[in-house]
Amino acid sequence: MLLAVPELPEVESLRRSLTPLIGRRVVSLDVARWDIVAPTSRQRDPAARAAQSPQRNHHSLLVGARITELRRHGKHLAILADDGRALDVHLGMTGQLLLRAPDAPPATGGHIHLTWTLDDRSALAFRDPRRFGGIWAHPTLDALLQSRWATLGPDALTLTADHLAQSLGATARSIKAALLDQGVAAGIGNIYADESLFRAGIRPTRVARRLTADQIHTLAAAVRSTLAQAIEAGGSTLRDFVRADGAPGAYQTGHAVYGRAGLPCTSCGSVLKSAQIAQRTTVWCSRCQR
DNA sequence: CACCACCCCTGGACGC
DNA sequence: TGCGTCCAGGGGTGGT
Repeated sequence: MLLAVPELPEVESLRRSLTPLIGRRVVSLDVARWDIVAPTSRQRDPAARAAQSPQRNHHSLLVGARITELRRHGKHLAILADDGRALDVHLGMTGQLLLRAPDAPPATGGHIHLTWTLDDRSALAFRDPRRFGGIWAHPTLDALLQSRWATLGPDALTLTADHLAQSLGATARSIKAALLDQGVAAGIGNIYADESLFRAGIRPTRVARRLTADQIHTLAAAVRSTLAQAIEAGGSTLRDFVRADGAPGAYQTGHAVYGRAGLPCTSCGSVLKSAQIAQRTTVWCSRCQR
């Protein structure tokens, strides 16, 4: 709870903070752990994991190319290059992309798995202590769009009530489980699922297909506004983070329910409830959310 | 097919 | 103070 899990707002803030990369050419790459590159099925046995680890090809990972664009969809970040290649970055739970000023000392703290050196002697490092994140190389943007991003729903920041209604359709799942499904909308994680449901006044246990059209409309708007506000609030924190020392952000301020189980509801004062829903800790107000 | 339990991983919190 | 235990969660996979 101290360090915000990267969901859509954090990845968007990160994307914006990485604009100095645009126009830079990748000179070289240092890979400390190849199992971070295109991790497929996570094997329990480290030897088996290493064996199925991808082609150890630095050049597939943007070496020699010039970075032209940073694109985000949901929690995914794509780094696009002038020769068409596309790198898909997913931060998992603890992943970070750290931009280092030219000739600045290397990032500290360990767990740095890849480091790209750029033509102005700045560097980009991928750090991920828990290693739930990863990097996927694609020869073209189309290849990326047709593989890893193909199963993603629309970006949650622009989620419409029509699309939400359509994807909830006949599903018997809880609305909480549906919101966490990246195929329904891309970018919502545990924090913003709970925050959006609170804002919409909808109980997370509700069967998704039983929501009324009005509730779906309210929920889609709540998802959009919650994420948009988080981007606004999160931007500066992430910029600090990228700037230098990896100081953690203070994202917890502003959360109405996430991490507040047992505390009074900010709206009505009732004690907030907590339970496991869809294998995730879920917090809600049983009075405000119906 | 839809859904769900489990697993990967490490660091921080907490109890004794 | 130190050590053991638990918990956090995105998403892939395999089972029901």
